[in-house]
Amino acid sequence: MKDEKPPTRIQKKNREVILDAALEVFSQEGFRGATLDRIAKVAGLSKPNLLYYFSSKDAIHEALLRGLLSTWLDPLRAIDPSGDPVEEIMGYVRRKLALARDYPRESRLFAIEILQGAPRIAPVLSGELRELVDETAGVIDGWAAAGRIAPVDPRHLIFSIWALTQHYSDFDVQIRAVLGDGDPFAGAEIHLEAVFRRILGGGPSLSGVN
Amino acid sequence: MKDEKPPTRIQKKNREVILDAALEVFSQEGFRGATLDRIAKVAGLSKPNLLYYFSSKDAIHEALLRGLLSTWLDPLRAIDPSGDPVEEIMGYVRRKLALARDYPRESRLFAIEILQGAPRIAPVLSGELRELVDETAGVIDGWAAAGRIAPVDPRHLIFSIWALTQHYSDFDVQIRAVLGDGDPFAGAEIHLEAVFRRILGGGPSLSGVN
Amino acid sequence: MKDEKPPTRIQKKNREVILDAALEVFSQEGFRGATLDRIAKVAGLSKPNLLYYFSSKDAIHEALLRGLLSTWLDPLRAIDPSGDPVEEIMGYVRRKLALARDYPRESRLFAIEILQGAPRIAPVLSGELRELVDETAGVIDGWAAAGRIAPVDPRHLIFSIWALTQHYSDFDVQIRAVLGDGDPFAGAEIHLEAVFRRILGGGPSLSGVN
Amino acid sequence: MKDEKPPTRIQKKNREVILDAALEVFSQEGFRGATLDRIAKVAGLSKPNLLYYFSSKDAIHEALLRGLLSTWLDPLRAIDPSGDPVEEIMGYVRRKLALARDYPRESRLFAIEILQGAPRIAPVLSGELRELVDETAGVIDGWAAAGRIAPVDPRHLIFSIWALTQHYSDFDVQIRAVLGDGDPFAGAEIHLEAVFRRILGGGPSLSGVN
DNA sequence: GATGAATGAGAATTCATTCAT
DNA sequence: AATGAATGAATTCTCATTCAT
Repeated sequence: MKDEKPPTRIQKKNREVILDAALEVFSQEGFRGATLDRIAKVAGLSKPNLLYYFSSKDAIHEALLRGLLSTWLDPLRAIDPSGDPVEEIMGYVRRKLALARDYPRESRLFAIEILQGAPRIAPVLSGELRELVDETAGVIDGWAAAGRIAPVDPRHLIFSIWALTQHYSDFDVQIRAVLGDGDPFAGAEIHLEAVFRRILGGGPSLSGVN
Repeated sequence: MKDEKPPTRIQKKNREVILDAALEVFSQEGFRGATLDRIAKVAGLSKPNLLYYFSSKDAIHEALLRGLLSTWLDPLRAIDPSGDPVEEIMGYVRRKLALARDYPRESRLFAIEILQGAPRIAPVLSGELRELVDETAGVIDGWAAAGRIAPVDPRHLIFSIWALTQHYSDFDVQIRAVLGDGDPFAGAEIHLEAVFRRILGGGPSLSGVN
Repeated sequence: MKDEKPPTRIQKKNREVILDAALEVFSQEGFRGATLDRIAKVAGLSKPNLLYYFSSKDAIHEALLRGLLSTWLDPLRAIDPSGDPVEEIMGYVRRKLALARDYPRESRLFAIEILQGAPRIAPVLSGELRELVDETAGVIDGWAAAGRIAPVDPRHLIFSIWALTQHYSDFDVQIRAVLGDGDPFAGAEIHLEAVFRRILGGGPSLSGVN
Repeated sequence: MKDEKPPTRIQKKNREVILDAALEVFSQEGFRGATLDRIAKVAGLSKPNLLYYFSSKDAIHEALLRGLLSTWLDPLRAIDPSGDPVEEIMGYVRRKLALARDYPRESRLFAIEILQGAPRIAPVLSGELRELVDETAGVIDGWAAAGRIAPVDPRHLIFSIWALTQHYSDFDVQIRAVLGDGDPFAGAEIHLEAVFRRILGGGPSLSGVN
C-alpha cells in the first residue's frame, strides 16, 4: 500500500512537456476550446498517456494555473518596504512588463480564466492575492502619507500596473494590428516608464517633466 | 434585385432577444464553451428556432461582434481636434470607463476574441481601427507638439486608456476579490481622473490635483 | 359536410408546378436526399403551401410515381398483335428510347425507386406490370412460334428493350463522360435499330442462329 | 517522412466489416438515405467507433467507391486483342453478368452514384474509364474492319453490354416481380448468349443482316 | 509507461411537419 | 390560399474518458 513514489526523471520530464503543451493550447483556445487531442499532439504523446500523468483535462488545467500563480505573484512580493518608493514601484512595473513580454501564454491563460469568472482560482484571488495586495497597499499608503510619492489609491495603483503591463501580452494582436511592424514592448517600456513616473510624481522628477 | 423582405416585428424582437442571450453566454464561456442549448434557454426559445433566425452558431457570434464594434469605436471618434486637449482626452477616458461599467459583457466578449487571436475581427483591427487610431494619434501629436499636453507616444497613450478602463470590466472578478465590497467603478473614476491628468501634465494643474 | 370540391384552376396549376419541381428534385437526389425546402424553392412556393396541396413529402412522391407509371406502360400497350412483328417491336423500342430522351427525370426517378427495392410500387410491379408483360409475352411467343421473328425468350426480350433504352437516360453522365461531345441519343438510335433487327432476325439471317 | 503506421489486424478487419456494412446500407438507401446508425448496427460496432476508423460518412462512401471501381473495370481490361473476337466479347459479357449476379450490391451502389450525377466519381469516368473504353473501342473497330464481327459502333456495343448485364442486378426487384419464381440469371445467361451472338454476327447469319 | 481500441454524453445542424394568422 | 414562426425527432460528428494489452 505504499504510494507516492518519487517521480522518476521521465515522469518529471513528461509532466513538464504536457504542461507546456497544455499552456500552448489552453492559452489559445480557452478551456473548452482546447482538446486533449491537440494537447497530446503538441506534447508528442498519446492521449491515454496524457491521462496517465494527469487524471483529467481539468487536472491539467488546474496544475497549470497553480504553477502559474506563484510566478505571477512573486514580483509583488519582491517590493521592498524599506527601499526607495519610486524605484521599488518602478521595479515592479518593469518586472511585470518583462513577465508579459516573456510569458505571454501564461498571461493570456490567466486573463481568460479571470474573464470567465475565475471558476477555478476564485479562492486564491480572495485569499492569497488579496492579502498580498492589502499588505503592499499598506506599504504604498505609508509612502504616500510620508509624501514620498504623490497621493494615490494604492489598490487602484496596483490594478493600473497590472492593466498596463498585461495589456501588452493579452491584447497583443490588437496592438500589433494598430502599430504595424516593430516590437511593441520597446515602446511600452519607454511609455510606461514615463507614465508611472508622472503618476508617482515625487520631488524634482515632476518639475522637469513637461 | 434583392429580395430581402424587411424584418417583421417578431423577427426584430427575436433577433434582439437572441443576440442578448448570446452576448450573455459567449461573454461568459467564450465561443467554444458556449452552447446553443444554453443560448436557447437564456433566450427562452427552442434551439431550432434560434437557427431559424441565425443560420449557425457562427452567424450569431458574427452578428454580435459586428454590432459591437461600432459601439466600441464611437467614443474614439468623438474626440474633437479643436477642443481643449486635456478635456478631450479626459472625456474619452470617461466615456470609455462608462462603457466598461455599463457594457461589461460586450467588453469581455471583445477581450476574449482578441485574446484568442481575433480570428473573426482581425481585418477590422488592421483596417478601420488602425486608421482611426492613426488619425487620433495625429491629433494628439499635434497637441503635444504645441505643448498643450505633456509629450507622450499617442498610440501607447490610447492603449493605456483602453487597458486601464477595460481592466475594470474584464478583470472584474479579480478586482472585487481584492477590494471586497463597494463599487470598483467609483474608485476607478477618481483614480483614472488623477492618473490621466498627471500623465497629460499641464503645468500648474498638477499642484492642485488630489 | 360536403367534401371533395372540384379543384379550381389555381389548385390544378399548383399541383402540377409542385409535381414538376418534385420530379426535378427527387430524380436528382433520391427520396431521402430531396428536401421540401428545395422542392418549395424550385416550385416557387412556400413550404407550408406545398403541404397544403399534398399532405406530406411521401404523398408528393407517391403522386409522382402514380402519374409516372401509366406513361411508362403505355408504349407497351401500344403493341399491336395483328401488326408486323418486327415493326411492332421496333416501334416499341423507338417509343421507349424517345421516352428516355424526352423524359430522363422520370426515367431516373423510376430507376432509383426500383434500385431501392421499389418500396412504394412493388404492388404495381407484380400486378399491373406483370400482367401486361405476360400478355405481350404471349403475343411475342406467338410470333416466334410462327417463325415471324427469331426464337427468343419474350420476357427477357422485353427486359433487354428496357435496359438498352433506359440506360441512355439513367447512365447519362457516364455515357457523356465516355463519348465526349455530341448527342448520345443520335448514336443510340442507329445502334439500337441495328441491334434489335439482328436480335429479331430477318428472313435468311435466322437460319444459322441457335 | 510519412508516419502512416501499417494497419493492425483489428484495424484491417474492422475496416472491412465497416465497408461491407456500408455497402449493404448505401446500396439500399443511397448516400443520403443511409445513416451511420444503420451502418453501425449492421457492422456490429458503435457509431463513434465507426468514425474512429473512417473520418466521416463521406470517407466511408469514398473508400467504398474507390475499392469498387477497379473491380468494375477489370473485366474490360481482360479483353485480349489477339484472341477470337466473338469469344473475347462473349467472355466479357459473361464476366460482366457474373459480376452482376455475384456483386449486386456493388452494382447498385455504382448505379445510384451515376444516377445522381456521379458527384464523387465524375473524374474517374472521364479519365480512366474513358481511356479504357477508347482503347477497347479501337480493338473492336479493328475486328469489325477486318470483317471478323458484324459492323457495330464499338462504344455503343460496350454500353449495351453494361446495360444488359447490370439491368439484372439493378432492376432485380422488377425482374423478379415480372418473372415470378426462378433464378433470373439462368434465363439471362441463355438470353444474352443468343442476343450477343446475333449482334456480333457469326458465320452465315451475318449475310442478310444490314 | 505506453498505446490502439472503444464509447457515452453531448453538440451543431437539418428537416418534415404543425400552428397561428 | 398562403406564409412566417416554431419544434420534435433525427443525424453527423466531437470529445473526455475508459479498457485491454
